[in-house]
Amino acid sequence: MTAAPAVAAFPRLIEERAWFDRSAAEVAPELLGMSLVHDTPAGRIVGRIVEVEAYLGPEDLAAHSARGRTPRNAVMFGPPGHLYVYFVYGMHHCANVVCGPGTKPEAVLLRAAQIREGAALARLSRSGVPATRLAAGPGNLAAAFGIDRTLNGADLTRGPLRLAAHEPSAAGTAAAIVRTPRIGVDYAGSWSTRPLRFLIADDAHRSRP
DNA sequence: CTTATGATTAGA
DNA sequence: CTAATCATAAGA
Repeated sequence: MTAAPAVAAFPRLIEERAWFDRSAAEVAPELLGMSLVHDTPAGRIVGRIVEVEAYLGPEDLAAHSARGRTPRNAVMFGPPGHLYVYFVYGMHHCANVVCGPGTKPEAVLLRAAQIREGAALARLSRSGVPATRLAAGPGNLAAAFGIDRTLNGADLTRGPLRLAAHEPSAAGTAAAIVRTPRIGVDYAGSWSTRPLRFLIADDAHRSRP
């Protein structure tokens, strides 16, 4: 048989740590459109990422890493490709993809996704919420995916949480990416206005315009 | 030990 | 606009 050699199949799980070993500002826009996959004992939850924020190294006054390493943010200071999960406001978890380069403490906050598989599981913690709001906002996204602090430090190249890239869209149909200042970081001086929030324009599943 | 507050959210 | 609600970090 002379079948053509198999080309990379899509969706393709990101298994190379090198992919994460870059500035969060570079990784963030590339995460848009990718799938976040969580294999839980109860089943698989998959969502299309539509909104993220980049938190740069210790110089970024909006980043947790700006106040130095503590037990809470230690994962940010570790190797890229891991999940940084923290608990805020006494009730919400937020999930971040740790980036680099190297051990530079940068990360991308996952802010919104469109649930595409496992909606029933995602709804367990969010009963009565419309599908477009299920994972809209960082706290809601973490709840929908069943992410809590037990997953802090999880290796994204190994599961149970993974990222998957999709076939590039045909030219001209690629979704437009919008940049805005980050949400909820008014305390960060000039860093509060930098356009480090990335989202898919007009996507129904984003947390806000 | 005490105290202040947050990379949020839902609801008035 | 505010309440909810508590782990965390910093200070006494």
